[in-house]
Amino acid sequence: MPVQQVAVVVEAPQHSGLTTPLDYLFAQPLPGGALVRVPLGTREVAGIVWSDSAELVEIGDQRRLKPIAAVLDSLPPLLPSWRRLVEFTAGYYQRSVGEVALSVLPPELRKLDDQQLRRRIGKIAQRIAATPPDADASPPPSLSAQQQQVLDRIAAVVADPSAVAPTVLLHGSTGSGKTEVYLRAAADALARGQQALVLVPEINLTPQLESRFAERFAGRVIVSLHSGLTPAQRLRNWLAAHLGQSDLVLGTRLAVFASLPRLGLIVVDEEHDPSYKQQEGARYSARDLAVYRGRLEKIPVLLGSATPSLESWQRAKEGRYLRLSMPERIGGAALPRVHLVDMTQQPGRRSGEILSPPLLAALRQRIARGEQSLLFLNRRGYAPVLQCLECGWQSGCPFCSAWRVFHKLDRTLRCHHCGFTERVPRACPDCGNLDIQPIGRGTERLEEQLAAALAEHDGPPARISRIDADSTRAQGELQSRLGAVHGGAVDVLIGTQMITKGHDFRRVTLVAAVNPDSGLFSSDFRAPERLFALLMQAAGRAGRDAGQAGGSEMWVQTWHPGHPLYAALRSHDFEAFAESQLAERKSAGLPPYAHLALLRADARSVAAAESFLHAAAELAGELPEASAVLVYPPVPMAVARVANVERMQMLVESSSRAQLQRLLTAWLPALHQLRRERTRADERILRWAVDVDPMAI
DNA sequence: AGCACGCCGACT
DNA sequence: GTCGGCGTGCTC
Repeated sequence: MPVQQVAVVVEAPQHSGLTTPLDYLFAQPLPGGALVRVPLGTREVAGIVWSDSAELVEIGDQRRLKPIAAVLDSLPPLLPSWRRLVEFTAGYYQRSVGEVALSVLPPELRKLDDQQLRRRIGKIAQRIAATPPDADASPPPSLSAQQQQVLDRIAAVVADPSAVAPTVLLHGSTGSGKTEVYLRAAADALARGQQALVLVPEINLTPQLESRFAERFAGRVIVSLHSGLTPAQRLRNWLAAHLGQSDLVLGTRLAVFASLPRLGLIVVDEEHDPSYKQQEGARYSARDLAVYRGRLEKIPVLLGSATPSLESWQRAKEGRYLRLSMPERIGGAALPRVHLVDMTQQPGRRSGEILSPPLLAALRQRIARGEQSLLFLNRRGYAPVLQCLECGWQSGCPFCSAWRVFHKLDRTLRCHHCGFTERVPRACPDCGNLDIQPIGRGTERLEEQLAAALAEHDGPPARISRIDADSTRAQGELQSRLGAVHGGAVDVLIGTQMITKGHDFRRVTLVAAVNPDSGLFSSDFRAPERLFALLMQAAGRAGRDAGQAGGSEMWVQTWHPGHPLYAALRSHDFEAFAESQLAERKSAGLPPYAHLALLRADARSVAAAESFLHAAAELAGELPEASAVLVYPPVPMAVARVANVERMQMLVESSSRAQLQRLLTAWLPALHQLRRERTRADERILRWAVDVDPMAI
């Protein structure tokens, strides 16, 4: 009897060397994209049929192929466009197709058998049938002139049959109403009978976006996709999208892989945000993949930001993206006035005072007026390091090349890299001296000092709240603290990055960056871009209510008040900042003018990691594909040792993306081989990985 | 990555 | 004599 030979991609790590689809036998033809279970060695694993057409195999010609164990045919096959997206991702980020394909599906899908899956699918249909067809959708607000203009332009390009589907870079000030543009663009897609996918950088931002969409699209099915969902929720939401039953999918970077049979629009909110880059496994950029997916499916992609990434900005300048701007805030509200506080001129800085007198005075004034303020300090804990005044001992981590941070509230020293935590020693562990002192400042210390400073004056006590990873660890704590701010129960909110993103604080009229200078002189070439985006975003938290916007202010405490970055911030001039950064990037040969990849190596010893990278560089040199590619010498990572593992990295650069890709493709098999040899020679290479388009070098 | 196969030490 | 240590190598 003739049997079908079917190519199947399986879940197997890069490491395994199983990079191509495996062949199995099955009695009938199977459609490409079908979910199957197949034997692999002694185990049975999930796989996806990758061949579009199966070939007939003669009995004598069946080699020793094994049969497919089970077909989960209650699941409609994954579409060719989805498979092409996965294939591109695997190729571009240098991982196996099977690893990418299976890792972006809900984990639950790999476990269930066909009957269980059939039951889940049935339940979803029921749920959706049970949702009321049309509750009262809130009427959309009227559009500002610039919103209308932007939407008209998008509609015109989408409607033009001769034009390719556009990638739109929506450059809109904070408070200019980008979300409303997303809502309208999504409404258009829905009206065409299509699905819309909306990506946000952080899980924290999905609830408020979801409620905004739910309010507008009452009666429509909206689901979210992110790693914070329970396995069952994630499967349910994924299935609703895959089956075409949900109209809107909101999610974090992993949602870019959602299976959407009627996809008509992708929105990437805050497209510059580094969180879109996956930092392990296949290190993909969800923003870049969204753009690729848009081209693939011939649908528009909307990239929105007040501070676009320089990559996107450059592409827009080249005309590859359509750039649309919304410089005005809704209701004509003013952007906050930016005050720079010259810290070199402030008293008390040697005694560890975090807040300068003028900033304190401004805070008191806001409190007296019943307005809210927001203090941003990107360092949690009390102080980043403890020091002995006698012998100079500092609170280093025994396992990492990093300080352990002093957390005063629970009297601990904590390593933020490996998690190693100890009680704060009573005396210096080296010399026994009792005088050990916190150096530097974190959010806990800021909270303490602010409370003390505000208590000195009469009047009602100020209500201070702190939002950072420590204060919001407990389930629901973040939402309840945010709720307190929105409800007016807080006068001053102190926080890390967490508070600068997205949240729509209507009553905040003052935002202050307490100590942002570290971003000015970092060795990371993207640090200024990140700092500028962060400060613009933070400034955007102030004066969102047009009625109060006139008096809203952004304060920056700096030891470098003359720095051009702050000058650009002061005039809210992203374009000027972007141009100066692009000029620097161009002369330094950095992205977007060059394309980068990092080869990282982790080992027990520096020598092992370094010699692995040296050997790798030598191998690259022997390849003809390396001609237009520059391989730099290995260097330790910024934090060289984490949990007793030494981390080295080597930069690979080319002016041509294609050349870089060709080298990586030719190089990686040799690296697998090299690792095997090294392991035998007991140099104990633990891991290596390639990061294409790295965020930091 | 799993998982088995394989070839050397301390136990019923 | 075997139970099991984890080094080495394969998975259609």
